[in-house]
Amino acid sequence: MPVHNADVAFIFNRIADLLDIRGDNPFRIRAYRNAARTVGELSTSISEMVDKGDDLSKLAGIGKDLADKIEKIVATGSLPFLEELETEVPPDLSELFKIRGLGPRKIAILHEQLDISTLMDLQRSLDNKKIRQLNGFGKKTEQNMREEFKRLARSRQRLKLSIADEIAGQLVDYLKKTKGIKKVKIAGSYRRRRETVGDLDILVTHGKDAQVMERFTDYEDVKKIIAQGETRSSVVLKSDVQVDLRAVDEESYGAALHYFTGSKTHNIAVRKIAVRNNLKINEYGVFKGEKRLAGHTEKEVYEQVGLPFIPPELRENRGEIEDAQKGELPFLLTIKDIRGDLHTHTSKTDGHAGLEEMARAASRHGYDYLGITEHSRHLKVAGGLDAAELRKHMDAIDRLNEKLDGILLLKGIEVDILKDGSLDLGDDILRELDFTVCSVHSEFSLSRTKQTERIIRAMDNRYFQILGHPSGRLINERPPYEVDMEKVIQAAAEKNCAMELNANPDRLDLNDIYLKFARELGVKVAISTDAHSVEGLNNMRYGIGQARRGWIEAEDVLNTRTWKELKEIFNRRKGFPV
DNA sequence: GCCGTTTTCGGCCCGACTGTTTTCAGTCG
Repeated sequence: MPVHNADVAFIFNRIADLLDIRGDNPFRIRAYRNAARTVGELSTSISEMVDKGDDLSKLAGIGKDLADKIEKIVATGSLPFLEELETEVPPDLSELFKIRGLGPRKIAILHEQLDISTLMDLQRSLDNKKIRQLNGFGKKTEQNMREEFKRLARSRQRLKLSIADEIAGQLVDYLKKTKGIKKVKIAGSYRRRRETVGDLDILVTHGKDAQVMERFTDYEDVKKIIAQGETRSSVVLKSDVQVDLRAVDEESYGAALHYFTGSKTHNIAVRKIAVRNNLKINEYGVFKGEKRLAGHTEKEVYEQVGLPFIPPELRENRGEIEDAQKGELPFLLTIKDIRGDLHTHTSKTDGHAGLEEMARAASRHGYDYLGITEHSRHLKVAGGLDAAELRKHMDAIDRLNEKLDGILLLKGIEVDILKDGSLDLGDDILRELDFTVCSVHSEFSLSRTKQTERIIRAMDNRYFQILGHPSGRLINERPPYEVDMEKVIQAAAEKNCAMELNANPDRLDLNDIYLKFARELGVKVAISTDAHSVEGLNNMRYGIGQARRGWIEAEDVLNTRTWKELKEIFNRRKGFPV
């Protein structure tokens, strides 16, 4: 069983947890967490790096010691140091971190004084009212822990961005109606357009006497107030979403927005630069001694540490600071760059709107073209088309194109990649289409090797243009199938195929890490909504957010091109004269 | 445990809020 990056990350995080409870040096603990993150977010396989003899200590936050430990893990699948720690600190004890309000110190006390080693032990001690007798604990702490158990039982997941949008939108509208309020801005991972959001962070500025905090905690959807202060409050909504609200003065707006947008690791890196320049950055501004140098806008804050403005989607400490220093930040794609959608369905198969309805909707989006890509025959549940049905549909598209003005319908197909890597329809019909999206819709449980081979073999077909929703995952519902995505992207680079970024907020497939990897290899990306309705076309913005997180520029994207340019790219791939 | 534009040793981002104590440790973001 090969060791995956996630396995290494898991072991390092686990070590960090146990060291934390043991009361170890906090910086040593942070080193393990940083290393876990570095390895976890790597687009290349750490096992392969070890096999190739790469110098792991070149990776951020990995020195000689951790490089050795990684090699041990790759070789044996485990690490003696962790096993040693687990004899010293009961491994289940780290479960207690799930209870908000319990940190390493309190967990250690619970273990030492009440012999609590598991969540179950904790529950029992709560029932016996033993905890309130401990030093540093009281009735209120007990009560909070009980509520945390209830929250855990509901097992809240991170919110999909689209759901966060809805919840946040309503709350922002409510807050904007507060008397004396000036700015209301959602920060945090929402602003960074992460595919899922843990908590919502909202930043406000206001004039004197605006009762913002009261107004916030009075919101009708508030279930529980966790904290309420003058500048910062936290609540849990009925939807079990935690919302943190922070209020600052106008002169601190930029600094606060930067701080509350994160990510944490990005902020730490920026603050380190400040420290080197004898400056201090906090949520109120950039300071030299007592003197405030900046704070009103984020741009000012960055300028003080010699950086250009860094777009929120890049702020993950994945090299954006180094590139900003060199003046080499990507010029990120925006929604205005998009000229069309290359993956949509109509009522001919499992969509809900007719051809013309979809065409007119696309026109309203300002698109030049719309790719119609029905399912192919193998996908029976969706009413997939065989060659004859597809030919009829193509005729219908041709007829409609004669009638339509300002929008061109492209004749495409979302053709199934079969188990053996062949495509579900024959070359004779595929060659007549403008382009194809090729997708895996079956045999999700093939081995990693077989799945990878299957997809790469499909790319050998000259009519293969775009790999649809490449990992097959559904966020919070279905994990990606086992596949060596790095190899798939490398194959796409060699064979001149494109990768889809499926913009449906339930998919957002490819993810940011692989998008960045694809871009580095020069693989083109198609950002497509996979719309099954008129409304579905609106999801393009989620794709844009994800693309920006993947450092994607307009040049990297297929559907920023005119149809003329696109046709050339497709024809070249097919081996047609251009 | 990592790392280097004051460094191979001595630093490591910074502040708000809670609960339990009476001035602050712990937790969180």
